[in-house]
Amino acid sequence: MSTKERKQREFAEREQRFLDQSRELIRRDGLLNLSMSRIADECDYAVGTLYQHFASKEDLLMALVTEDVRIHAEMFERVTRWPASPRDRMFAIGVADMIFVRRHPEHFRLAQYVFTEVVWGAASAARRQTLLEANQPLGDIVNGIVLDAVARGDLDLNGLTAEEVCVGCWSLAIGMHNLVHAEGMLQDFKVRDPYRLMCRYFQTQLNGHHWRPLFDAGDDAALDALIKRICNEVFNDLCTQ
Amino acid sequence: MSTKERKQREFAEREQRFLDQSRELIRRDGLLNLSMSRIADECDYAVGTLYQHFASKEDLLMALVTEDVRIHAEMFERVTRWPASPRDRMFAIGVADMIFVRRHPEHFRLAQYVFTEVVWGAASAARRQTLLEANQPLGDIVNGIVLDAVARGDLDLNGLTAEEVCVGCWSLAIGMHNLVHAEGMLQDFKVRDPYRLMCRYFQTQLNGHHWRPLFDAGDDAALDALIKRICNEVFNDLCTQ
DNA sequence: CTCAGTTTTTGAATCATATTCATAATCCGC
DNA sequence: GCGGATTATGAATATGATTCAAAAACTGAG
Repeated sequence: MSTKERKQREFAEREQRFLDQSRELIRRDGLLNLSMSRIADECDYAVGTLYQHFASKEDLLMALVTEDVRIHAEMFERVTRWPASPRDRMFAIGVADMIFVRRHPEHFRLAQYVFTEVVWGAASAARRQTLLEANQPLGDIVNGIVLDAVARGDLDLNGLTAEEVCVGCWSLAIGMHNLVHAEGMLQDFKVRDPYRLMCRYFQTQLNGHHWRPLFDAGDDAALDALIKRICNEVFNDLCTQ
Repeated sequence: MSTKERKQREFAEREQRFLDQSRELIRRDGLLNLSMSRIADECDYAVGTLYQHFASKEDLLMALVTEDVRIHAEMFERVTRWPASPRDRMFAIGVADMIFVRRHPEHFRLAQYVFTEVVWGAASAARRQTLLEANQPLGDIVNGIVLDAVARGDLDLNGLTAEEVCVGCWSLAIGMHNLVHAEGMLQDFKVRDPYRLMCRYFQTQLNGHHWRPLFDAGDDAALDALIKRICNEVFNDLCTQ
């Protein structure tokens, strides 16, 4: 049945069109002014058609976040394929985050909104499920790196669970994304490059866990060199700067 | 003119009533179902009256966050009055955060929403201004502790600005609040007490800055003792557990 | 190619709320 | 008790999400 397949493909293509156009509209007019009828209009479809793809506006936003999360996970997967010490791979996770956000500046704003009770509750259960599934690898990959380090004897959990180690890094990253994207928050703080700072704190935190080999977080040249190396060896095509 | 003063007081009281009732409604039905007409109804006023106090729903939400931030700042001020080493005071900031969130579980959810472009853009400029002003002391106090440590010779900034040190702690705290309040995020992670973990990472990060005296973050007994001490000496009336 | 049945698309109608504003009520000083 | 100012009211308006009955497009058998 090629007909059925063609239809499915066309349906998927139309969905993509809606998603892309939604991103464009958010970029242009802000999340605040995104409206379902405008999305439909711009794609030359009726609103009803849009609703065949997304149960609600929140559903659509969640689909956008899910797309981003998949890209994010793909970046993390590259890290797992990178032949380096667990410590460097863990650091590379931080670098991945930094690069990801530079390429998807709207993502954390959107994600922050989507994981809010307000939006979470208004999206369809299926969509929530899909998002959580897309998210899963992110945690698994980071967890795997920690376990790897433990197995190699580079890291002693010292009473923590591997997950707790992950959560420490994760907090740092999410916190920084939030500060950067919270309106008016960082404006009169003397913070030069928040994401480079985040990378530095990543190293500080790993040192705090006595994760070997230790790294001198104050050594700017070494930090920049490592970031650069990771950009080249792991994210070559994604590093514009 | 006592009449004028009375009127002002009554106006302020009514505003407080609206705010309190809004909190109650959010607690009961969730942010999602908060509606201006319901708030007015429950307070036995017409919607129009509600709008004399708040330019918009977003404005009202921002007012709620501002109230919380003031309480938060009051807690930080207690820390500045606590006679202890800068390092312990810095740690006490983390503890303050933990206690604050336990007492105001909705705050970070709400704040997260309010600092979103969506809401930020829809609130009145005056309200935004007030919120930023209420926020100011939070940054100033933490910054002051860092500068104090530097002055005493307990901390070498090592190329960072004082603000950057603050931002490190801040990221950690905000990140953890976000994870804890992001629906479905931490659910299947083996994380026991996220806020205690945050406190531990606070110590780890301060160690990472070589902020003297160092503290063994893996020493659970010492960590719990210090937290307990801070609860007793600084936040005695606020620590239920 | 045609037609009945099925699926898909459409957009006007519905619904829910935020917000406004003309009118009514209240207050104030005299 | 009065006239003018201030404040409260809630019906009317506006916006935008969502629904759904009707129209259009498609399907496959004859």
